[in-house]
Order: sequence, then structure tokens, then C-alpha cells
Amino acid sequence: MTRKRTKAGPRITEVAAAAGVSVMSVSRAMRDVEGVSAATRERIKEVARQLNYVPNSSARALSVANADLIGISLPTFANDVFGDVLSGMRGTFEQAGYSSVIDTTEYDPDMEFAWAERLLSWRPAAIILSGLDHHPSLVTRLRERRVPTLEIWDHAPDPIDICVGIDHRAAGALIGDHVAKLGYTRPAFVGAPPGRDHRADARVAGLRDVFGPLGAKLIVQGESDPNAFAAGALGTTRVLEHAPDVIFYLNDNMAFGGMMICQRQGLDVPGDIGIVGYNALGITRVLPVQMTTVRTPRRVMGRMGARHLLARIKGVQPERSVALPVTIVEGATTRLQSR
Amino acid sequence: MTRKRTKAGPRITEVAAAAGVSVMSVSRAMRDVEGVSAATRERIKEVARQLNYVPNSSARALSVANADLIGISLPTFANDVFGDVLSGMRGTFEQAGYSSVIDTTEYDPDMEFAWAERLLSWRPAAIILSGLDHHPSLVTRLRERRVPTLEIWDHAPDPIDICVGIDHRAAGALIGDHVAKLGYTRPAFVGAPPGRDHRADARVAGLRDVFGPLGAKLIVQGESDPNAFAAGALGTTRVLEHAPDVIFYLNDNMAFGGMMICQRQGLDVPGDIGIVGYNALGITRVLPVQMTTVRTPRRVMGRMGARHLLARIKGVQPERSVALPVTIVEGATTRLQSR
DNA sequence: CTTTTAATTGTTACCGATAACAGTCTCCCA
DNA sequence: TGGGAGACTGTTATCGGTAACAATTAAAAG
Repeated sequence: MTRKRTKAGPRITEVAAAAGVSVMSVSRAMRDVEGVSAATRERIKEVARQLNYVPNSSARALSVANADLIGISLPTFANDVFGDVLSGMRGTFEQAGYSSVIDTTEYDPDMEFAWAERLLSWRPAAIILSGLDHHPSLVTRLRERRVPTLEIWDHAPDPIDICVGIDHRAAGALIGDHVAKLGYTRPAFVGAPPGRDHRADARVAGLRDVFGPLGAKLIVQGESDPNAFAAGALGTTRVLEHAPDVIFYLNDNMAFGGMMICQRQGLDVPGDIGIVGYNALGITRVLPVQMTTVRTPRRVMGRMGARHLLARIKGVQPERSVALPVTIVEGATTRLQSR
Repeated sequence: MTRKRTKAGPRITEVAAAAGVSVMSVSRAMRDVEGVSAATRERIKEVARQLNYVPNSSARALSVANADLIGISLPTFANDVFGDVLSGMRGTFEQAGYSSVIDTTEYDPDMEFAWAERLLSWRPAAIILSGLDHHPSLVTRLRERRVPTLEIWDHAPDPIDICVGIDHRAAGALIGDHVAKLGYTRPAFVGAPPGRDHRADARVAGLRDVFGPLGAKLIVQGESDPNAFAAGALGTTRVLEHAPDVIFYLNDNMAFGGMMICQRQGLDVPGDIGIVGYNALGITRVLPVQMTTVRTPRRVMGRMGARHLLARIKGVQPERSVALPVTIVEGATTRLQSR
């Protein structure tokens, strides 16, 4: 009943034999834990290096019933903002000895669920989800198994486990209020199809919180082109039919696409129409005029999320939910003062 | 010597007991392999569902000495082009039953090596690397272990294992020739610091292949700002001191950043200076004039790479190396005909 | 009714690491 | 000089699955 062992590199027993020690000494030496003298440790490591020994993580994970993995789920890679959050997190995890396993859901809770299921089969140390909109079975499963879970991006008073994010509704209200005070009365929003991106929907709600009481109806247009520039342009041609005097966008790239359409139609920005972006993306650094936008603390969010999650893994209970503040970048794509 | 078993969900034995069958029947049922009657299979699956059973992948991987994982290494997430390649690959792998493990190297061969080492410890089915510039130890290790390896993006006649990409030097020569024939004689290139991005360097070499024989010296400027727009702008202010009559950029976003600088300095595009991008990115879809650029078949590359790699895993030896063609997008940011 | 064959189900050794426990060897002090 | 503490090293059962083989049962053939 011997198994065919495909030649896949040396195992711990071979290293032990070659170094003339027991497997436990090798195990201890490789993990840098106590229990081997400095001399033996060095000798073992040298032998391991020469044999090109790479420990088998599956065996280790099975033995300790837990893998040094942290799963990270993002909506998409086609958006710089997620890269920013990632870069804030990954260094922190690496230092703590965890590997990140990253994947995207394309805004589909079912895909997220399938991904999480596969991930959980590896018994990860923790899992990070974007937003608050998850498959119900996933929420149940994570709670049941007590997997340390971080929900990032959005703000929830009652997260699955812990949460670090932005209150997008409040952010919508903030920028809405700013713009309303400049005297704009016919607002429009160009973003994602309703239900697809909860952050967009929350922003819309925040805008309505402001403009509703003022008697101004918010025109909302959702676009699904994966390219932000194109989506912004298309959405803008659509909302322009309603003659808005200011357009809010899901992000700066969409806003730029929209701005191009406005100019093509002979509209003066901000004379005829105001343009408001979001996220303070790279393109705003090179435009001839500063775009009015909202700066979101993405890197800070990533770092803080990572730190809280590590604490959570170690058993410390950090703040359950943190909402980070956003700041308005006042630009020349809206009127600078009320008229 | 009993181990503390932290409550981490049911095991296969518990499912077997609950269903009144042996563990092997559960194993067979869950994997959808032959050897259980349809009726028992259904019953087992139902029991598994009720118990929230998630098989332990580490145990499986240890047993079969191989994980259903494919590791994918990319230079960075801060660039749409990598997302395009990914989207071309991931569906293919998913269908074939493989999970993707994605990570970025930030153009650092040492980071790539460290990542690969961690990945190999999980005994993945295959590994995908970007470009051809790898840590020598990594190349050795992959060859030794006979890990199916795909090098993507670049073209190499003699890859580690298999390769699907673009001949960037030829692409540089192609667009260089096109531009030279339009009558430009003082070319510049704004891209990445030499040695960082081999694709950029290859492109420069291709441009030199064309302009060198014409007696035109190519001015090269590398920028390291991670934001393409900003890098393009900064690099442009620098090369403008040499009064070029055409600037090639590493990509369209950089080209746009550069174009903004040219306009700010009162230069007419393409009257005073030509602008040439690369990759046909989203922003070119919304600009008032079509940018001269080069369309790269990113999605096709991803799909083809994935298919070849799957064949390779199954033991079929596909073409070792494929170079995909690029096409010029003739735009109004360069003169449309020679003068 | 016995034998052959195929389909289904079960038993057990093993994958490669680690936790728990058990020795062995020094060194130091009563 | 005996023995206890501490440092180092070794032995073995175990983690949760699966391959290989064995056993049982049912259907088909002679």
C-alpha cells in the first residue's frame, strides 16, 4: 500500500538524516523556535539550504490546524483605490508573518461566497471583506467558525466582527452640503447601477439628505462599463438631458470622462456646470485646474484595518467599528463661492 | 499525547458518522468521483450541508502531494493592464477547478523570490510570473522541481518553461518606425527608471533600433512616482529641456500627464510636439482627440497563457513561446502625414 | 443453483509536518 | 558526592484527508 511519491523536493526526514539530527530539531531550527543550540541550528539551516528544502505548508497547517494566511477580498482591481488600501495592509501582515491571499469579487456576493468557501477550506487566520453586502450564508459561517473578520471600506455600527471604513452617507452629505451652499440647485449623480455598489448608493443617500430638504431632486445615473472614464462619459451624456447645474461622480476618473463630454458640448466648467469627483485620484494632480473632490484616507484605512485585525487574531478585542473622516478638496470645477 | 483540537468545524469522520457511511464514501461523494451510488452521494451531501462541512484543503493537499492552486505574480496593481491580463486568465482557471493566488512584486525580483518561496511551500499546480527578469535562484528552483511555469508579458525564445507575451522591442521599433516616417527627428522617451521595468527598456531599445540609424539621439527619462499621471507630467517637464519634437511614453496615462504639461507650457500638440502613448488605455476613449498609441492584446494574452498553462499541467507540451502582435492606433496627437 | 462480474462500500497505511512527552547530558550547590 | 535544575535532543502519536486494496452485495451468465 505504498504511495507513489512524485519527486517534489526533500522532506524534513531527509534534511534530518543529512544533518545527523532528529526531525524535531530540524522543525525547531527552521521555525526559529527555542529548543536547539545555536550551533546545530546553523548547521541544520545550512544543510537545508544545500538540499533546497522548502517545508510543506500543508503538513504544517494540518498539524497546527491553522494556516498563516489572511484572505483579502476586493470588489475589483480595475480601480486604483483598492490598490491603495492593499498597500497599506500588506506590509503589516508580512511583518507579522502572514501571507495575503487576494482576490476580487466583481461586486458579486455569490462570487465572494464561493471565494470565501475555498479560502476557509485552508483554515486561514483571518479574512477581510470589502463593504457590508455579503451572502447571508457567509456571514453565518464566519460567525459560527469564529474566523477573525475585518470589513473594510464601509462603516457599520454592527459588523460581522470588526470594521474600519468610511461613512459614505455622511461623506455624501458633507460634499453635498458644501456644493449646495455654493448655490447649485439641480444636482445629478453619475455612478454605478443601483444595488451594485453599496458605497455609491450610500453616497446618493447622503446627497439626498442634503438636497431633498432643499426641494432639489437628485438625478441618478448608473453605468456599468468597467472603464471609469468611459462610464463617466456615457453617464454624463445621459444626465445632461436633464440639464443639471452640477454633477457628482463616483470617482475622479469618471468625473474626468464627464468633463470631456461637457466640454465637447460647449458647456463651460464651472460656469455652466459644476463637476465634483471623489477619492482625489492621481489624474487630479495633472489637470490644468484643480478638480473639486473628496480625499479619502485609503492608506490609513488599510494600515489601521490591518493592525486591528492582527490584534483581533491575538485575542485582543480592538474597537469594533471605526469610521474615518474624509476631507473636501475645494477646486475650480465648481464655483468657489455662492452667488 | 492528545492534541488540543480547537473547534474548527466538523471533520470528515463526523460527516461519515452522521450519514452512517465510511469516510471514503464521504470523500468520494464530496469530490464527485466515482465509487458511490447516486442515492448515497446525495444523502451524504445533504448531511454535509447541514453540518456546514468544509473539507480541509491542507489535509487533501498533503495526501495528494499537490494543491489545486495557481500562483500569479504581477508587478503591481497600480496599472490597469495587469487587471486586463488577470481577467483573461482567472475564468479559465476557475473552470478547470484551480484557485488563483495573486500577488504583486513591485518590480522587485527579491520580493518575487520571497513570494514564490512561500507559494511553493503549498505545492501549487503551476506558477505564473510577469516578465523575464527573475532571481536566479528562483529559476533554478522552478526548473529543479519541474513546476509548470508561465512567463507572461514578455517574449523569450528560451523561457523557464513556457511563455506568452509581446516582443516589446519589436513593438518599440514598430511605433518608432511609424513616427519616424512622419518626419519626427528629435525623439524622447518618458518611462520607468532603467533596470526597473524590462519591458520599458526593451521598448527603448526598439526605438533606438529605428532612430539610431537615422542619426537621431533618443532622450530617455525615467520616473518612479507610482502614479502614472504624475510621473508622466514630471518626466515631461524634464525632457522638454532638450526640446524634443515627439515624446513616447510608457503608457497612455503617463502620456496624458505629459500632454497636460505641454499644453501648460503653451506647446501645440501635435503642431509643436507629438505625443505617443502605449496600451490603448481607457482614458484614450474620452479624450477630445484620439491619442496615437499602441494597442496590446492583454486579454488575449491572459486567455492564451491560461490555456497553454493548463495544457502544460496536463502533460501536453504546448508551444514553448508565443509572441502576440500589437497594432498601432493612429491618432491626432502626432502629425497624420509626413511633411 | 453455482459461478462470474461489476458495482458499491469499507479498512488501513500514509502524506509531512508539529505537540507532547521522555530521555540525556552538564553544571552547580548542599 | 548525590541529585536537582536547565539546556538540549529524541520518540511517537496525531492533524484530516486520500490511494490502494479488501470485502460485501447485487446482477448477469452459464
